Amino acid sequence: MLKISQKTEYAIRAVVELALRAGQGPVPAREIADAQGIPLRFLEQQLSALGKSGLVESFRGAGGGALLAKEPSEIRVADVVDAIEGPFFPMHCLDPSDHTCFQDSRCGIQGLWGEVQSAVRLVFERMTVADLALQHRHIAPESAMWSPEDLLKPSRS
Amino acid sequence: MLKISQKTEYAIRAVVELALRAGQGPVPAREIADAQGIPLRFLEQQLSALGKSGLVESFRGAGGGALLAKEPSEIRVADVVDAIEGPFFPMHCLDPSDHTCFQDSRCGIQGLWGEVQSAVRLVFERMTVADLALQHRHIAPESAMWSPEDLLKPSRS
DNA sequence: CCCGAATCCGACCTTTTCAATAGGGTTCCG
DNA sequence: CGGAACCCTATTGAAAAGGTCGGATTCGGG
Repeated sequence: MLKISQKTEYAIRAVVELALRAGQGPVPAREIADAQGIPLRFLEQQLSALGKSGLVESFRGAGGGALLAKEPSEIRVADVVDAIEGPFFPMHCLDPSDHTCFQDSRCGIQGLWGEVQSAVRLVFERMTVADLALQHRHIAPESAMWSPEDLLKPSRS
Repeated sequence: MLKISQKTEYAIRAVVELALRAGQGPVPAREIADAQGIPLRFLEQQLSALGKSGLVESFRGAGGGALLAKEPSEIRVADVVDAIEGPFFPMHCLDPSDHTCFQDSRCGIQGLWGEVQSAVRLVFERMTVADLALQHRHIAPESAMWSPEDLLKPSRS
């Protein structure tokens, strides 16, 4: 319950990786996948979704890859989440297009779920990719953020 | 992603129903199920979980049923959620007993999920069953909260 | 012009989780 | 004793999550 999907985690990591390499030309999905430990073919799908939402731009063919379409500080986590997951409703009765329970507000519990929704949205809206990238750089300036083997390598170009 | 489970919704509705009938002796699961439109056998399981966490007391045999073990104002939504779902971690890396990613905080994104967790917990901790019951009574003083047929019946004892 | 690097697209598959159902046992009141 | 009620465990069916695959397209460099 209330689990964040792996898809979303991967997408955010990808975008952070792109932020860290901003201004260095297109980054191939392959490199993002390696750096962040994401299955390549799976990552491609999320990258495609990010592209369709206009968050990243991508170039095909040799020398191609992806880069951020906006400044990292202009991309909120909420934008990434929306691109990957679509509109977020913690309970179906909050979804205007759902008619399983009537939402003429006879249900007192609906308000509770509404508060959950707002609370989560607020977190997603006030944090940007730039914030995450900065935090990451601060914590792990030289190595990739999670991969155990990376800790053994002397450095990384 | 980030969906609240039906189990939890049912459990909360059940507890609210019990709050509305507090002081009227044990309420059979059957009646809760009817009033709230919950499959009986399914409800029983949640009621059992609530019992094990000490939120409701139950009595077997004829004339038996369930009643709240504490004042509605003493039961937070968080207590119900914990009883049904166990500890809540929106991402596995927040779980101290999980070692899929190391949580030596090399990962900058972990902080984001932590904020989501806190935000949701806060909502659950500051709202009590009494609040929900009050809200419900205020909105739908005479009928059950959601069942369409109930709107057609003249009243309910 | 061709080869290899890379994205793009949609179908497929496997595992897990969710929601619900089922069977059978136990306890208690009258 | 009989029926009302809870109690416990297992099973099922459907859906979603997580990942894989084949192949098409597009580009740059030799």
